[in-house]
Amino acid sequence: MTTDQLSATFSALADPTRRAILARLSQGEVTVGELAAPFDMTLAAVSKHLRVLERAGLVTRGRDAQFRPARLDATPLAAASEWIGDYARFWEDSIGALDHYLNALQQIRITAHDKENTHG
Amino acid sequence: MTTDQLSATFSALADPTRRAILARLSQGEVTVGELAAPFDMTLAAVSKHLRVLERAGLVTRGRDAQFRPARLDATPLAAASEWIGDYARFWEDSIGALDHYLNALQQIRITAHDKENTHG
DNA sequence: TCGGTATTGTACTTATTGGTTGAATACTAG
DNA sequence: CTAGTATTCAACCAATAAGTACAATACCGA
Repeated sequence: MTTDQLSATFSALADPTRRAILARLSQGEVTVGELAAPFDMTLAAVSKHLRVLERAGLVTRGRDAQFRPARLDATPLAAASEWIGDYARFWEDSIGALDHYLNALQQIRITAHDKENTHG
Repeated sequence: MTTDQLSATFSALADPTRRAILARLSQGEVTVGELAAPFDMTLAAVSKHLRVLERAGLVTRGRDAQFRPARLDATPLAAASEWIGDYARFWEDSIGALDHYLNALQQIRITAHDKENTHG
């Protein structure tokens, strides 16, 4: 594990199966079997995904008889959220730019409409 | 590219070099050469990282003479931020729990201190 | 102790990633 | 047209990732 925490977090999130697993875990502890049911893959594969999430610190495991329930630990997401948050002004900017564009377009339409009317 | 947008975005962010590139781009358009300078790797490697960012929609390229300046497009980050945001209550919860723990600890220290004093 | 259930380990395959080098392309300046 | 500069392409390599199958382990209940 030479990889930094942030890379591990983003890397763990970069797989739809793992994101679905986290979504499921957000509703509470789940066993591997329950977790694997909705997926078209073997238990071992899901177990591997869990290990990835575990190494990223997003999941902790317990023991309940022969079950090893997984539970969510969202703390690494705080750093990820903070990192992305630093860029919020850029996508807000572009939404702002889009706004401007749409307003300008609207203005053109209004102007065109006025012209038509004054021409009639 | 059968991969979904969110996976592509998180995958692109899962590399410290690429995150550094985005950080640099947040200060404005930069050429590949300028971009590569701080890194201990070849221009071709940086060029590849740019292509990854481009396919993720985080970077667009222009043309200025023989330069191909890269600029940031943060819009895919909005979806990523939103996804993570759905889990905010979980890490806030754990921070809340930590708060409780620290408060409890403080309470114990105060109690212990009181005891010492009343014992004197 | 034995059989059943839950999960992981091991070994393997295939695809992708991150990096290299050296040749090719695109453009400018003279 | 040629030389120089910026960037990418192509081929390659080593490491990792995502999946499989099947054996091994861990635990429970009778």
